[in-house]
Amino acid sequence: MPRPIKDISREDMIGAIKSTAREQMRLKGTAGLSLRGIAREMNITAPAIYNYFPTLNDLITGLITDAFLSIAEAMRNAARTADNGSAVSRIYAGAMAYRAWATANPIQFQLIYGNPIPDYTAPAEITGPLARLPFEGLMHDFKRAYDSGEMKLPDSYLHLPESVHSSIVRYLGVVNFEMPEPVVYAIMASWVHIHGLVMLELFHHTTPIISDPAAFYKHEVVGLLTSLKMSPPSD
Amino acid sequence: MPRPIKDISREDMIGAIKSTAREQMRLKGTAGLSLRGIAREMNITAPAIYNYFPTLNDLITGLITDAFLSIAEAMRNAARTADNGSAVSRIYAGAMAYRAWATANPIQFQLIYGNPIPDYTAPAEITGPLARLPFEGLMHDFKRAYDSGEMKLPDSYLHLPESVHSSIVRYLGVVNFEMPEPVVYAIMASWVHIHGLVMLELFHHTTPIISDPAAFYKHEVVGLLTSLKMSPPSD
DNA sequence: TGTACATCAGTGAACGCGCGTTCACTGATGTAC
DNA sequence: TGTACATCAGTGAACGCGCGTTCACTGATGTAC
Repeated sequence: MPRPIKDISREDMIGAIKSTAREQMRLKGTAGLSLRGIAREMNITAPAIYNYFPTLNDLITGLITDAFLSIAEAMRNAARTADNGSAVSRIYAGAMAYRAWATANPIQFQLIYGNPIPDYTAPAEITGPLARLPFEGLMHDFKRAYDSGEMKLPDSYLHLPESVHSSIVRYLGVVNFEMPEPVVYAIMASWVHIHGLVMLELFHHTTPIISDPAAFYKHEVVGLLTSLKMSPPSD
Repeated sequence: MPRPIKDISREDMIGAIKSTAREQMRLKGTAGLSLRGIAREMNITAPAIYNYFPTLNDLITGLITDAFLSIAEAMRNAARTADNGSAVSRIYAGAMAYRAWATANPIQFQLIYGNPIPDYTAPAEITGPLARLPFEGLMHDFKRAYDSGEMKLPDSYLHLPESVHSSIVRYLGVVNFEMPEPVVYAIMASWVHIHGLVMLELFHHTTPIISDPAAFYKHEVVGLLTSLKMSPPSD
């Protein structure tokens, strides 16, 4: 069979391979990804993919990179277009965007926050910084909310265990950012909370008890802001 | 080669297969499990395993069953041997046992709460009730803590979204248990919180910022109890 | 105590399959003249 | 405008591998007599 007429650009081809890869993962799970499966779906032969990715591992790394960039961008966009420009409304919008992105892209969420794929090891120097993007996107807003007095920290955040406190100090040094350690702790505590919500929802552990995960999530996010004395937008 | 002398019982053999399976998953990820890999490790041939499990899927279902029973038992035992018999100390012990089990058995935690394994589908009638064991193990203690006045619910739990409230009512009907809906909500909210802590720790998303996840977890659990006006044991 | 025999866990070969990756090749495209 | 040619994305065959599962078999064990 002759080579089909080439009518799409190199970038589009890379995009098509990635998007077919995501579809394959959606159908068969993150660990079910295969070059031959992608090729089959695209009506090309498997070796053709080697013109765009050196190995399967590089493709996976590309998918992980895209996913981290995508969720970080979704949160940033949500914050930017939040009702009013206040730090609180930006934080609320970002938290809502976290779940929205996860439910819209469950397979990408599993890819970056779920079980590792057998025989794949992520290059830490690439995925490490990417993995901190969603977290670090919140740092400015939390700092603003705290500095402006919109946010107040509960007592327990002000008395952190020594080991926790000192590692936050170290982290702030590494990223060269100045803010009170308890505020960093507040971001982390908020993150683990909404992350648990999303994780249990994604794998259907909430629905047997609470059938409306969107309402549950929103109620929890509002409760979370309230516990930090922030008044969430009324919408 | 002749068949080796049989020196272990049928139950021990099943146990050995399962434990080798867990070891394989530990080395290669939950999705890296294979009958041939288990057989290789055990120095038997792959078909021999068919004397104990009809298919690979049944073995996986067995592993999932074991994991749910194990975490539920760990939480129950922790509650039973809690410092004093109070509902609060039982809840605290159960929450601490959740992370302790997860960090001691990370692969089993991934198996029941992480990405599904490609080409495996769990029989819902088996895993469904098992999956609710850890949750339902907490119901009596939360009810006791609430009834005794040891626990007080924050305002936001008392004003639940209609869809959330009604699904909790429905759930309580199904399991035939009587307790105020907000208390069920409190269990769920607490669960998602500690689940997020464990999940992010397990996949190394907390350590770049907070290097002592055990202290972080404990501080959060204490904070969680405090937010429900329960005084955690001082230990 | 000694012998015949049923049991059944485990073997080894085989099946059909899918995988990542390599390699020499082909042939449409676009360029140079 | 027409022709020769370099480029290079994609092909098809092949590699070595591992997989779940089936099948006829073997031979140690324990039992019946």
